[in-house]
Amino acid sequence: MESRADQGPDPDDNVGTRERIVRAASRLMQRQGYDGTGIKQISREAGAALASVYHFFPGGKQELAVAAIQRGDEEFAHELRAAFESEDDPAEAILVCTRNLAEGLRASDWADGCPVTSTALGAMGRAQDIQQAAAEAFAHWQRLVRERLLGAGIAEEEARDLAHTVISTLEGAELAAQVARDDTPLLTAGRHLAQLVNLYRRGGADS
Amino acid sequence: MESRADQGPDPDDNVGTRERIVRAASRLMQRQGYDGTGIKQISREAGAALASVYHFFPGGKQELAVAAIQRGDEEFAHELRAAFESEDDPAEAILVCTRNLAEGLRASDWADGCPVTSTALGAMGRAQDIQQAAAEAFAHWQRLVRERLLGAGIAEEEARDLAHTVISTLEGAELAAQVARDDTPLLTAGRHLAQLVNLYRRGGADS
DNA sequence: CTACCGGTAGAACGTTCATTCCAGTCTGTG
DNA sequence: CACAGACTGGAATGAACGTTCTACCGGTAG
Repeated sequence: MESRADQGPDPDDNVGTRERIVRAASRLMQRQGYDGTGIKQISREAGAALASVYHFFPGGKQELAVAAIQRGDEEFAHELRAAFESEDDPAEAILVCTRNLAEGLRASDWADGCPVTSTALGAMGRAQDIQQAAAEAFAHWQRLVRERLLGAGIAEEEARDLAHTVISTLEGAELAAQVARDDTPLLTAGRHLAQLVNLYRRGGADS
Repeated sequence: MESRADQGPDPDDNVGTRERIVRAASRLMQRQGYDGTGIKQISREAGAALASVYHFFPGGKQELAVAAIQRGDEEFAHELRAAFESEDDPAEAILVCTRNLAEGLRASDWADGCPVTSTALGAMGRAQDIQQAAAEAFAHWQRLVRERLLGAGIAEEEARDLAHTVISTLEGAELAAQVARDDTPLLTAGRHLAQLVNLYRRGGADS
């Protein structure tokens, strides 16, 4: 039929061809962007035939990029959820998250930034499928943060706004860290975001 | 000898060929990224011959991208300085800055994001000239913010850290706004950054 | 006038790109 | 066994890429 190895081990081999293609596309576009990544390179890296790429993604590069962005969406959402579940205090969880991002960035020699941003940035003006997929990823992450802040007793409107800023700052700090090849921006942003969250948890805001 | 129209009017014509090339490269790469922008497209848009591009930039596309990033650097630095000089309160100046960014983004139908980010992202792994130019741009902006915060009575170490977060958040919020085609992330980030700055201006921080 | 030089026009190079096509090999079903 | 349908190997297509090259212009200097 079409199911296989639904939740098998993950040595990155033995997994379905389509899955390998999406993984390769996501990783390569994360590092080189949409235009910088060729379909032949993806098929080579995935250990798949070029024709297989077009078999699974008849929409060509564009459809493949959307799938890669959705993959990156779920990847970061998973990391976000893990950080939130590892700490009771949401401010502390944000600190954990920035530390994890910094570690991943350094481990890849500053090559693996946000998996959505670099893929989406260059193609936004041309393909609205891609822009929409990226927008949904950002909205998804923002929703996760918002719900966690609500659970910590922050009022609804303030939780929504804070979630926006948390995602924006995480995104920008990861970018800054990647460009500077230095994790200071990420760690600093984590500290400041924690302060900001604590500010809203205890009292209201003054302008 | 080599000077021309140093500070003449700016109808974007009559200005030197080299200058027109840099402008076109900066604007096009801002919208389409490094790989998404062709040299022929740049020369066409600049109203210059293809050979002129290679005459002024013998290093080819890479050297041209570095010049485009430096142009974007100075562009945003100018906007930053203008915002800081328009307000006595640095927190208020940051709010002005986010509003200006939001307006520019909407005016271009969400096409003109950060002029440095999109140019640098795709080429970072390949050309360290480009990564370095982008890093210098970020450091430049961070320095401008830091000096302004120092002038407002914030302690040195805290001013440096805050400046990092201000730049990171501005960058991330502009990205989020561009992707979502909605200026909410930018305006919200401005409010939160202002609160954060005020927090440090009045007292110390608690973890 | 001639000589020269910064700048330009356009063709040409080899390469790579996304995409298409077809002939083939598997895999499971009747 | 035969047959279908999912999947793959590899070649081919036409366009676009970055870069190079040669010929040519317009002025200024000798």
